[in-house]
Amino acid sequence: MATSLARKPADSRFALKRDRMLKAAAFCFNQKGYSGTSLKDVADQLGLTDAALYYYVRNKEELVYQCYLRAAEVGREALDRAVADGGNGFDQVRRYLQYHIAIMVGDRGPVAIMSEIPSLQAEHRDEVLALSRSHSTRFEAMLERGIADGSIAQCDVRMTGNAIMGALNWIPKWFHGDAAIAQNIVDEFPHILSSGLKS
Amino acid sequence: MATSLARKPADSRFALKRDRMLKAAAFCFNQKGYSGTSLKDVADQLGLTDAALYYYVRNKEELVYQCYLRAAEVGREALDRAVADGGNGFDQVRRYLQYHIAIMVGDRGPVAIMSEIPSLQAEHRDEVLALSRSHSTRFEAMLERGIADGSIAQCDVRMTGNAIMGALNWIPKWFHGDAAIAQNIVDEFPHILSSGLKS
DNA sequence: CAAAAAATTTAATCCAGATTAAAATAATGG
DNA sequence: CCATTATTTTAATCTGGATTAAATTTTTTG
Repeated sequence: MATSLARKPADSRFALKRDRMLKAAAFCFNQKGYSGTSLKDVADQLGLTDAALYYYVRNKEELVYQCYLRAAEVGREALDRAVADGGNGFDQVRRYLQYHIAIMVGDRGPVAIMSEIPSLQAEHRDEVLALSRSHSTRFEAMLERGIADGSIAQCDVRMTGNAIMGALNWIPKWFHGDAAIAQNIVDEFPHILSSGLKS
Repeated sequence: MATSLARKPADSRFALKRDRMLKAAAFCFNQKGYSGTSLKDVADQLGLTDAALYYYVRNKEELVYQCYLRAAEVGREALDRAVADGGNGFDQVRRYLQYHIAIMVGDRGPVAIMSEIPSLQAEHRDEVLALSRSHSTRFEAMLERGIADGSIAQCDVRMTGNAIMGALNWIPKWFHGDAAIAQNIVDEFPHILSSGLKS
């Protein structure tokens, strides 16, 4: 009867099932929206009863919260790797896009789109917002480095960041699980966003 | 006691109030998400009671539906104008972006993000999906014209369309009503998306 | 101004879907 | 095997917000 919070992280069976649940939830939320997905929808995907989800999560709000934490983690990972790779600002941006997209469309996905942050409870909302802002800030800093080192054209980093993040965030809305298309996205997106349309 | 459906379009007082309602609803939905916004939230913005909304709309589902129709109309208008302006493919894309963004961040906005299409009732869902697909198709055709006339670099038009639409769709998520920033978006976005980051 | 129509409110009802408690089943370790 | 703990289900309850009907106020019109 242990609550999810009291559980040891070392308990890998639990962690694995919980992770599958979060993926199923992210999938539903992205497809059907938050209100459109009942706990039963999520449970059905796992071959469980809605009530069973409460073994892993306190309530629906926490389910969303956990999905968002997972999404934030994925983004941070991609950013970390890109920074670790070094190179000029432009290269880093490009690699970040590749990493983030590859994770999203790969077996770590689907990743939840953070559309419902405002309906999280105060502490959760603040935490997720902080993570989200931190991500944006780090990405803008990456753009600025690129401008400084001459690899990225002069631009409004805030706007540019918003534009690129929007394109990225929208991916889970239209992509569902075809490996061929996944590769296509990983190939094309970084190019489109970094080089634009002009011939 | 006339229902909204039986009403003449010529009744401009009704149409005006209804339009204000749709804007308020779009604002709420974009900010707080669908589930996060109650009819009371929307009504409060208008200085009305939740029940009063039922004079303009059959139910909450139809409120969303109408918001989406409005959003689709805005997109179509921008596309129409850009096509009418003529020029090569690249110019048309750029103008379309300017028009669409200008409308979204201007006094026609806010425009609802179509995140909840799946929770619409079947006929409404089909209609909105058709509009949405038509818009994508037309935009992709515009890209193809640009590739054909040499103004746009060779690219996967489906992916490119998705990327640009994502960036566009995400705008109402982070922009709220500051005129200075609005101008900034109109100026920067078309450039970012059409020319990319490379210096 | 008075009647009719339009717009809104008040005060219920109603219900899908979240939540809970207790019971049942499955897994695990000695 | 048994005992204990982990996991899931069954069967309720509970509830926020949607919805409705009737009454009230506001606006229009002849």
